[in-house]
Amino acid sequence: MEKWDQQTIENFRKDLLHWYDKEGRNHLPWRKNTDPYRVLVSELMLQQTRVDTVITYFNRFMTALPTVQDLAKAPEEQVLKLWEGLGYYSRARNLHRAAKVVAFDLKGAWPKSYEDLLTLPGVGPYTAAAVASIAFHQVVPAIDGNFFRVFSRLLKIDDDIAKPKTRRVFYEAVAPIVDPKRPGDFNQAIMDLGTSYMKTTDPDTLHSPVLTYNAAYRDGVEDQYPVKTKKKKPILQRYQALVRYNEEGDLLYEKRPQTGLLADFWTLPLRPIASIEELEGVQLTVKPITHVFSHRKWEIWPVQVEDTGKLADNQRFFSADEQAALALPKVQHKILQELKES
DNA sequence: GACCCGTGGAA
DNA sequence: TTTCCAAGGGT
Repeated sequence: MEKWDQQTIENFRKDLLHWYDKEGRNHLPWRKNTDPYRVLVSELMLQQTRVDTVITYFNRFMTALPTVQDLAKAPEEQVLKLWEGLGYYSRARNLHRAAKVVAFDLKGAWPKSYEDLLTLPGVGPYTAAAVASIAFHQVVPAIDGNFFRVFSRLLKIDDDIAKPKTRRVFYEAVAPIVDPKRPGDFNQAIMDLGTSYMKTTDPDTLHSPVLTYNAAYRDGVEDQYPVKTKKKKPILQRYQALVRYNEEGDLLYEKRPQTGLLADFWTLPLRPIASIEELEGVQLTVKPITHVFSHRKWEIWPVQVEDTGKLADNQRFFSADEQAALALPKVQHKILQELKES
């Protein structure tokens, strides 16, 4: 691992921020100002999610709920509808809870330090550092995937970034490098660097504004960084989806459990099956609907079943209009699309 | 520390 | 088609 002297650190800050001021992504909507609410919403949306995907969601969300008080007062259905399709829905519920803490419990007085921000639901080490540095000028490194990638190459850090304890290694190495005058810009500059000249695949290191600081490139081993172990592939789960209409043509839904995958969302009743030999109704499609989550792959066979009249506690019929108003997970939209086409 | 939690784009 | 992964956090 490389160790920079004070002069190198100061030169790096200057070169990095000079480039950032010239070529940084200052057009991103959440960079219009450093209102902590805007920063928090954007950071929650950006967790494990691409910038291009988030932009539309962010603008829509801020238009509908411009202040932390608006979000705190909003019904959860509205928050989830605004989040619909973005995934990782616990982020939306945590953001909602965090807004209630700030607006109600703290009466609008934002936590400003890294430690206090950490206490908000949905705010972990990265997000606390991002909000603290960008909105409140706290001098802390916001260590995300970009940060790992950039500094693993610059400093030739060999630790596996997939392991939680590696965060400490990076923190120790980089905390002294964060620019104390512009910590928020420093962190965002690293992110911009990590998605451009120093991106994951096909980086353009030769034209990087910090080429001279890149130890991995200097040694011809840049393609070996960052060190990261692979994830496991999703396991297959097979279901039949019960398609059941009442006399009005409303469609039967079932509310999912309060915990676990797609917690509290409405979908068609899903029943696990070992094979399509077990299908209990009229098979509606030749091929199954498939949907991949981060750790599971669903294979879904829609089957038409008779309306028995009796409903379980967690079941309800919804009209077309009611379905349109619900926040539904992507997999349910896929099922609806398939029913429309068959 | 290991596992859980969504989605869409790229190669 | 398959695989990887993108501004992580909760349990």
